[in-house]
Formats: sequence, C-alpha cells, structure tokens
Amino acid sequence: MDVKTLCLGVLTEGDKTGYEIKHRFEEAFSHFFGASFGSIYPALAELSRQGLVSCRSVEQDKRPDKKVYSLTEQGQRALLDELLATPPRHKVRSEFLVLMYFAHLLPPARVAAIIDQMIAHWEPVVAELERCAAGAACDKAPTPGTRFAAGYGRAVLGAALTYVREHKAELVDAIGEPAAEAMALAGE
Amino acid sequence: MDVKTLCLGVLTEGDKTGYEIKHRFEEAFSHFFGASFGSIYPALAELSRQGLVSCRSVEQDKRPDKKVYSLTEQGQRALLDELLATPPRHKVRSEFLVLMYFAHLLPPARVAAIIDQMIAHWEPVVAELERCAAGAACDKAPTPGTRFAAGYGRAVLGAALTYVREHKAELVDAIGEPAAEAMALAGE
DNA sequence: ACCACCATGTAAACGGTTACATGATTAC
DNA sequence: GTAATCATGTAACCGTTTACATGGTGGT
Repeated sequence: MDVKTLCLGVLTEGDKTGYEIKHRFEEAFSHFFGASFGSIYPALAELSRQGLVSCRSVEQDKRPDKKVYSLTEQGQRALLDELLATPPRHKVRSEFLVLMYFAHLLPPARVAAIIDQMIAHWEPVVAELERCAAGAACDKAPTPGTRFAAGYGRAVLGAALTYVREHKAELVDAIGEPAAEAMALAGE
Repeated sequence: MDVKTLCLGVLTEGDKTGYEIKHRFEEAFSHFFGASFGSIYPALAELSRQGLVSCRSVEQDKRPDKKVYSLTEQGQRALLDELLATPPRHKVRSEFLVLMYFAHLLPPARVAAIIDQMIAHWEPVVAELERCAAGAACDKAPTPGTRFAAGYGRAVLGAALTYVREHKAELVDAIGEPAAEAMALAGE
C-alpha cells in the first residue's frame, strides 16, 4: 500500500485538492501513516493518468488555480481491490527506542532529556486523539473506522506515555550507577 | 540513523558476523526497527571501508569462511557521536490501521478476520517481550536499556491487544448496520 | 526428497523525503 | 518585516526491500 491508495481513500470523504489531502492526512492518520507534498502531488498525477481520479481546475481570485480531484468509479473499484489485497502490516521505526536501548552509552542527563522530549511530543497528540475517539472533532467523517483508529492511537500512545513516565527514573538511575550490579554481586 | 549505526550498536555487545547481527536485530529490536541482509551486508562493508569496524575471516570446517566484525575505537566514537546527534523520532506505518480506518468500505467478515490476524500475530510477540522485560531471555546483554525497550514494547503492544479485543465487536457491528445512524436520526 | 540453517553477497526497483522554485495574501 | 496560509510542482538523493546467485550440512 502506498500514498496513491491513501489518496483514493481520503477522496471517498469528498472532493479535495492536493493541498487539502495533505492536511487531511495530517489530522486523520499522522499517527500511523506519513506523506509529504513530494509524494502526494506525483501520486495524484499518476492516479489521474490511470483514470482513477478526475480533475477539474477551479479559478480563484487573487490566488493561482487549484485542482480539485474526485474519485471515479474505476477509482472506487481500484481502492476496494487494493484494500482487499493489502495484508495488515504494522511497522514501527523508532530512533527513540534505539537511543533508549543504548542508554548506557549516553550521559544520564541526555537520556532524561530525550524521555522528557518524547513526553512533551506525545501529550498533545494523545489529547487530540482523545477528542477524535470521542466522536467530536476530526473535521466531519465520523465513520466507525475513524473512531476505531483514533481510539487505538489514544490507547497505545497513552500506554507509551504511562510507561516512559513510570520507568524514566529507573532507567536514568541504572545508567548513572553502572557499578551497581558488580557491587551487588560483591556482597555490597 | 541507519542500519550502519545499529550495526555499530550491536557490536558493542561483542564481535559478530553479519549473519549473527541479523539475528540479534530480530530478537532485540524487531519490534521497533527492521533490517534485512540486503541492507546489513553493504552496511558492514561500508563501515569496514571507513575503519569503524575491523574484520577477520574465520575458517570453518565444511562451511564457507565467515567474517567476524569488531568495533574499532574509531567506531566507538562514531557510534557515540551518532547517538548524541540523533533526534528521538518514532514513526509508525500501519497498513492495519489504514484498513481499519476504511473498515466501512470492506465486508464485516473481512474486518473481523484482519483483527483476529493481528491478535494472533501480536500475542506471541508480547509473550516474548514479557520474558525480555523480566530480565531473563534475550540472550545475555541485560543492560538497563534492553529491559526498558522490551518493557516499552510489552506495555504498548499489550495496550494494542487489549484495545482491539475490546473494540472488535463494536467496529464489526457498526459497519454491519450502515443505516443505523440514518435510522436513529429518523426516530426509528 | 525436501526444508531449515548457516553464510555471504549483488543489483534492480521502489517509494519516499528533502530541498528547491514560485508567488500572492493575511495577520502579528 | 516576518511568518503563516494557500497552492502546485520537480528532481536529486536516500535507504531499504526484494529477488537473485551460490552451496554445504543436518534433520524428517
């Protein structure tokens, strides 16, 4: 599954410009899928070429024209086929956890700072997902899936926050006294 | 941060062949970082060229020679520099959640099957992380970071499991009766 | 017979990010 | 004056995956 499929997906919620699609991506699935303009615009061009979306230019006063994309019938079929064929993968790529794994090689203050950074980063995200999962917010489109995905994010990020908060001191202390184990073994 | 850094990292646990590094990757960080042979072998070659690891060939009876890599002093410094310079990112790419987001476009049975698949996939992973977080298992190398990372995985995957188990029926029912909202609005 | 394990590597293809290029409008 | 929002696109670069190529050993 690639950005093209996601574009088809958001277009089921209504016609949109590339710019709007990018923002929809951010508010709806930024916590489980990323996409930048550099991948969205070429994806839309390709979908248009394949006839899976149609495109009309809309004039604007004092702004350049915008291109509004719509899902075609072919596009709807292609989306369904793609969704039915997609195996449900779930990958995490976390430089944060790599850093934590090698915490013993870093200054304890740095490790503490990294954890604080993650907490500060996650807190507003969880708050936002809480609102989405509740049904309010997230624009419109309160489909069951929207709430499920937001609820998942809330549950999982909430657990992450709780975990790092509760184990920060333990980790920082442990790497601050690297001889602790040796001393324990020596009967200290 | 790339595979090269991770290779330097696992080599702090002791000398290893490319093959062994791959397996270490799998048991230690498969839940937050992926790497295949196709990226590990070239990474090792490049690190060797840069003098960050040294390499000695070891003859084996009835098997081709293996190349055992060791971290050099330069490599240790490079690893530390890289770890200190790495911003703590954390990215998720989940086709599973995309599928759930668009659940209303899929047959309910398919959605249920996908969730069951994820549960079946996550269950043994959580069990393994539980053992790692407890301190036993995960080969040796029971550094504080190892336990922190495993504990994080256990907490987060555990929350994911609980969430999908508790909300599966809700989601499947909701997409099974697509007219529910409309009927409610009509006073039904 | 066949599959899994050990062991190393290459090369094409893929998909995505980052940075660049342009430019008007509105608000602080 | 500086930054954010609206709006579209290109191109170089990056790192990874996938598939291919090779081949002996040990178990069922």
